[in-house]
This record gives sequence, structure tokens and C-alpha cells, in this order.
Amino acid sequence: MKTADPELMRAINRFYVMDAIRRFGPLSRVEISQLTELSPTTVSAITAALLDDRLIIPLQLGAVRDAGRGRPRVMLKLNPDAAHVAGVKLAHDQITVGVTNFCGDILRSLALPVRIDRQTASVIADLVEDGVRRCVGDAGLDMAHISGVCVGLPGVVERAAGVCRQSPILQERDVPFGADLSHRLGVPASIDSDVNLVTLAEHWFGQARGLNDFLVVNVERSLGLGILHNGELFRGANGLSPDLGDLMVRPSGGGGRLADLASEASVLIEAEALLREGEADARLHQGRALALLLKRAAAGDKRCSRVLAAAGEALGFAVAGLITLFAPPKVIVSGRAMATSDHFIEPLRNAVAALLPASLADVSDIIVREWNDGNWVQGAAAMTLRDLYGAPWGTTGPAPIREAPLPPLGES
Amino acid sequence: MKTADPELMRAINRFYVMDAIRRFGPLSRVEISQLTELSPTTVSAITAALLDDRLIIPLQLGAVRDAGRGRPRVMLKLNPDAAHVAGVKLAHDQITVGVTNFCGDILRSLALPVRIDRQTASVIADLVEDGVRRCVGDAGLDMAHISGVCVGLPGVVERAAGVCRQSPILQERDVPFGADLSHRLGVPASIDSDVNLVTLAEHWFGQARGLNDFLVVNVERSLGLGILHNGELFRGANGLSPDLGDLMVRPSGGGGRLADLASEASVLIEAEALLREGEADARLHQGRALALLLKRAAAGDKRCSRVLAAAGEALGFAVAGLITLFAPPKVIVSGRAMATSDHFIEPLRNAVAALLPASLADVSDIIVREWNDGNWVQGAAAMTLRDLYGAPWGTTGPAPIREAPLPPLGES
DNA sequence: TTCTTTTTCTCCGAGACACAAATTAAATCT
DNA sequence: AGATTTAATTTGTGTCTCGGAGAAAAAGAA
Repeated sequence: MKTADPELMRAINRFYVMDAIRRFGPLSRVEISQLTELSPTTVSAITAALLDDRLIIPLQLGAVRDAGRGRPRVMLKLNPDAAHVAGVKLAHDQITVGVTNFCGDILRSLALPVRIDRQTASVIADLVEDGVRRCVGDAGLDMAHISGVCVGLPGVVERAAGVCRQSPILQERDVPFGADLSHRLGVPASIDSDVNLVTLAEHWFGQARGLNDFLVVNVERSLGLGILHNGELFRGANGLSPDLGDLMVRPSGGGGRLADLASEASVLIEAEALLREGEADARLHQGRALALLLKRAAAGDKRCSRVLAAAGEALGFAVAGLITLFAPPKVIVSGRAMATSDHFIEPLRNAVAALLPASLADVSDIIVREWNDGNWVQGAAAMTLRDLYGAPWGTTGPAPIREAPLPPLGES
Repeated sequence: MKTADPELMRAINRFYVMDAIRRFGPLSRVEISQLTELSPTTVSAITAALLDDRLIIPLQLGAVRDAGRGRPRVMLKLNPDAAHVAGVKLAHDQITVGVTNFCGDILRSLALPVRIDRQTASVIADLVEDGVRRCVGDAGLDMAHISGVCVGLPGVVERAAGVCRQSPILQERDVPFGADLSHRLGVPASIDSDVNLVTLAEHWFGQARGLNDFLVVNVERSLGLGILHNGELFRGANGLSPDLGDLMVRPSGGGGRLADLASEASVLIEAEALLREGEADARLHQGRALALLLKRAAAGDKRCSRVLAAAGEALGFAVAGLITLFAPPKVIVSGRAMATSDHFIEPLRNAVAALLPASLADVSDIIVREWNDGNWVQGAAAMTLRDLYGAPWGTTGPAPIREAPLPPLGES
């Protein structure tokens, strides 16, 4: 329990200032003062300290000669070079590594096509280590410049402990990637559920910027769930990230894990025979099979679209349950191929609409978002940057400072 | 967004002090200092202010002449008469009203047997008003002594707005009980989901004292869900309390609301024909029918126990889903009659065990708790008292101050 | 009893902070 | 150049926590 003392006070207010600058671009001191509701005096003191630490820098170029009469505002922005972080995403068939600066701009990224599930955890750690070192080097940096690394992967992750309890892409359990990579790379390394990374990326950089409550449902080989609640990433009691795939979708009897009904992997199994029919090539690669399925569905093949619809319905069932619990104004369905197909999404929407009680019928907006590797890397970066910004409590961003991104100054 | 200033600092620390006293009985200043990790100076200043406000009082009776040599400790405790609050619970067939003091002790309570669903909201408000006034009077108090009232009822409640969006015991929707009762009684009135009240009662006074994460599943006529997460009552995005009854238990097809499968009301409908069989009396009253069902099941009637088991399994399905999301160390199943029956609970436990993924198999302890009217009233009281304690952030109690209830002093 | 010891509590001053008011800085307008 | 306007900083005041010195209140020792 942290008792409140002047230091905490300063830490909180410093975070507000940093957060305002991060979110609303270059800002002058007056603007910060208005946004944060801190007095100009305090803002001046805090920005002075931040400038001193080189976390922010003045934007000198005359920039917006903003029609002003008096002394011009000095715009302040994050110092991109204040720190650099590395982000890693482990997917079943690929390791993605990236390096970003303090603003979350991706300086360099690297994709290693590796069938992860065939490797031991220690081999994967080798590959990650090499990938990070290479990526850092390619960005013209030295490991000494890197402030932290975050690894995202699907499954049940205990962030605080730095351990992956269980993952569909790992054979082993309780893999301590955190400590391992910290030791290998000589920088603080954290791990988290991959969906949490997209969730944070959406919150910091994406469609849910400034939104304090939303869900991210990630559909790829496996299923993931990210929850932002009250501006904070939601984690279970022990810091365990919730795993959507483990949710059960059918009560006793023909029970089924959601991952076995609605993930890309399960859909492919379901559709395998179907696809084999018209195809000369007997062996279908993962990606190709899915593409084929989607193409056929789009072309009007009822049986193919039926498979997708079943998956969408199953997921919609789960999403409806989550909406009754969290009542989020926005639900983001993210993924690569399948998630963006209408043959999947429409049944999902319909299922949600059918299952939701009337009182919650219109609270949630379901939107679809195709991600690329950059999102993951930015998410991983944000996860690490959050610490550097000095948030004194476990938040990814406090209550929205104001409704409009930048209200006209002057009045108020 | 509240900026940090000295005032907030003081508010936070004052809350820590109050919370320590509330939780660990009469305490001396040194003990408070050790528990809260605040300096003795600060504790002295804060307690002086609290004594000044008469929120706490010294416990003069020589009490534990605690084998000491030096200046004896002055034990401080909450002043029971610092404030009084009223709590109200609306159930389908009864209105329960109670008045407690600042310590949560129930001074007086009153149960009005009313079939609420036959009345309009305004009649109910009349009854509540009269009940509160009577109860306050019977406790030897005047409405002027009452600092606040909290009403609990099943359904979807938007606490912040003081509105009950929808409730199984009300015909009307969007009933603004909060503003209405504030106006009628002339004191601040809040409303909340009834389960939230038991949840808070368990956290403050009951089995989950000091536990920061647990679920309460309340089984009576309808189903309720209370979630304590990170020491705070969990609410959906708009402050909406989640409603377990609205959760869907079966995916598309023979879909069903959980409330239609696992609540007492649904079980009775299911079992109606069954019960009528051997019974001369054609019309069975609610409570009697349930008692009869339980008795027959206990006597070995397979068909009756089957009905209960089906309900237990359906609820178990939902609980398993909640455990995968929240990973709470404890799940409390509370209720009056049905919830405590083994014919209901064992199937529930089994369903949970069967549906939970291996990685979460042992995280949650499911316990059963029979409540009485007092629990509700205490919960409602706690809900109001929380504000009086001056918690500056929306918590029901911060991180546990220390593991043991009261560690031996002296060393440190 | 009277003095010493021990423990609890309070007063005092230092240091950190937020903030309001006054002051300085740096531009445009006349 | 001087007036005007807006931005940022300096100065002064009050609040807070906290360490250390001192006062209070008991038990034990002489």
C-alpha cells in the first residue's frame, strides 16, 4: 500500500502532463494547464523537470504561427529519443520483433517465419534474443539504449511473474520468458498476453484512443480477449490474463471450448473435407486453406459460408456474455483474414443481437479491425513505455482529460 | 479527473487511517502508524482531526492493561454514533429496511411482506419511505440523524444515475428511485444492485473480509452476480451492474437466459407438474413449493433432484465462464433455500470442475453461504458508509494492509 | 516518596508541493 | 517606439509528510 506523500502527488501530476502531451500531440504549457486542470505554475515546474530529464523537448520550428498577438507559445512534445523499447510477438508460425522510440514510432521491425510449436521454449528464447539484438542493431542502436522489452504471446500469461502459464503455441507450461529474456538481453523484459498488446495499441494509437472501456476479441489461429475497463487493462485476480479460448460455449452435454468452435484453426478442421473436394492439391497449407475457404464463401458456396457462420455464431455467443458483464461501448474484433470476412462477422453480429437482453441492446458498437505486425509491436512498446512515463498506478491512461481532442483555447 | 494536491493527499491518508480502525478494531496511534506505514506524526495529526470531527473516539476503559511499562496507549475506535444510515432491500415478496450506526451494527430492522411485482414504482417508493421513517423512529432517531440511504434490488441498476434500468420485480423500467427517495426523505439516497450489497457485506463483515477478489453468486427468485475485483466492486462501463440472469447459457438454437434455467423461479416452473402430483392442495405458494421440492429431493425423489441438478449445472456453466475471466480465489454462492441444497450445489461444483480448463482447475474455492436479512442491511449500510469514511477513490477498501489481522507489535 | 526507565504521543522545523498574484518575456498592433 | 496582448516564470503563502526533540504518563527502582 502506497501512502500518499508529496512525492506521489508529484508523480501523479507528472503523469498527467506526460499523458496529455502523448495524447494530444505537441502542446504549449497553457494548453497542458487547461487540459489537466493544473495551475500554470505547476505545469511550468513539471515541464521544467521533464525538459531537464530530456523526456520532452520544445518544438522550435515556428510551426503554427497561430494568429496570436502576445508571446508565442512554446510547443512541447515527447522526445522521440528519450528511450527505445523492443516489442516481440510470438504467433504460431512467426516471430515478429520491432524497435520503437519513445513516441511509439516503429524504427525497425523484423519477421521470422518459424513454426514455433515445433521448438522448445529455450530455442524460442534463442531466436527472440537474436531477433531483438539484430533489430536493435539494424535500427542503429545498441542494447544499452534499450529501456525494456515486452513479449506478447497467446495463452494464459501471468505478467507479474513473467511466466507464461500455458499457451497454444508452446508445448511447455510455466515458461519463465520474463526472467529468461531479462537475463539474456540485460534489460527489463516483461511478457503479456498478445491480445493485451493489441488492446493497448488500440487505446494508445488506434481506434479506441481515449476510450476507457472496450473489448478486443482477437481471432486468429487461437482466440484472445483483451479488456480495457475504466481505463485499465483488465486482468484476473492473480494478474492472469483471461483466455477467451478456454471459455465454454455449450453447457454440459456436447460442451465445447470456444477455441474449438470459433478459431481459425477449428474452422479449418471443420472445413477440411469440404475444401479437399474440389482441389487437386491434397495438402493444403494453413494460410492457403483459409484463403480458399474465404474465397469460396465469397463466391457463394453455401457450405463454406455455413462453416464460417457457425464459428461467428459461437463467438457471438461469447461476446454477448461479455457485453452483459462489461457493457463496453465498443467491441473491436481484430484479426487478419477470417475476422474481416462478412461471412464470419455478420453471423457474429446477429448472434449478439439475438442473445443480448433488451436493456443492453444498443450499448455496444461492434467494429472490425484488421491488424498488421506493426500493431503488435506498438502494443508491446506501449506496454513498456507506460512504465517509463511514470504512471504511479497501474493504468494505461486516466480518465479522458476532456471530450474534444483539443478544445478551442481562450474561453473557459 | 482529479489532480493531485495536498488536499487529496490528506484525503487518501485519512482514509487509510479510518480503514485501519474499521478493520482492525480499536487501535492505538502507534499501531495505526505501523499498519498504515504513515509516520507517527502524521497519524497523530489525522487522528486529531478525526477526533475533532467526532468520527472516532478514545476507548477509555482501562481495557487491556497491556503489560506495558511506559505511557499507556490510547485506543481509538470508530464512534458508533458518528453517523447513522438506512439500508433497504427490495425482494419480490418483501421489503426489508434497517438502520445501522457508523460501525455497521444493526440498530433496528423491519420486514414488510409485500408482493412487490403487483405494485407500481411509486407505491413501492411510498412503502419504502414509510418503512425507513418508521425504522428510524423505532431506533430512537430522527431523520435528521440519518446520513444516507441505500436501496438494493435485483436487476440492472445504474448506480451513478440512481436509476434502476430494469428489474425482475418491477414492471416499470428506468425507475429513478435514487432521486425520488432523496427527495422524499431529505437525505442522500443511492440505489444499487442487491448482490453488490451482499458482496460488500461479505467484504466488510463476512467471509471474504480482506479478500480483494471474489465473486458472489446470489440465487433466489432471480439470479445475481457481484464481483469484487482488485478490492473494488466491479461495474460495467456505465456503472451498470452486471446481471447474471441475462447471461445466455445456450448458444443459438435452444437458447436460454440463465435466469430461465437456474433461478428459483425457473426451477419451480419446471417442477410444477411434478409437485402437483402427490399433493392434494392444488395451489402451491412460492416458498412452500420450493421447500417441498427440496424435501422430496432430500428424501430421494430422483425426478426432483434432477430438476435441481439441471439448475445447478446451468449455473455452474456460467460460473466456470466467470472463473476463466476473473480467476477469483473464492466464489460465494449465497441464497436462502435452494442455494444451500446439496442437490443443487454438487452438480454446480461438478459442472465447474468439468468445464474449467486445467490451468484454472484449482484457483477458485466455491463456498456456500446462507444469508439473512441482516446481511442485506449491512451491505446497504456499508455502501453508504464508504462515502462517509471519505474514500477518495472508488474503492471498498484498499490492498490488505498486512497479512495477519493484528501482528504482534514491538518488532517491525 | 522520589528518581529512573520506558513507551506513547505531540510540538517544531525542514523539505516538497500546489497554487494565486505579481512579474517578466516576447511577440503583434498602432 | 510605445501600447497591447498573451505566455511563462518568479515570489510568496499555505498544506502536507516526516524526522527529531521534547512532553506526558505510566511502571520499576532506590
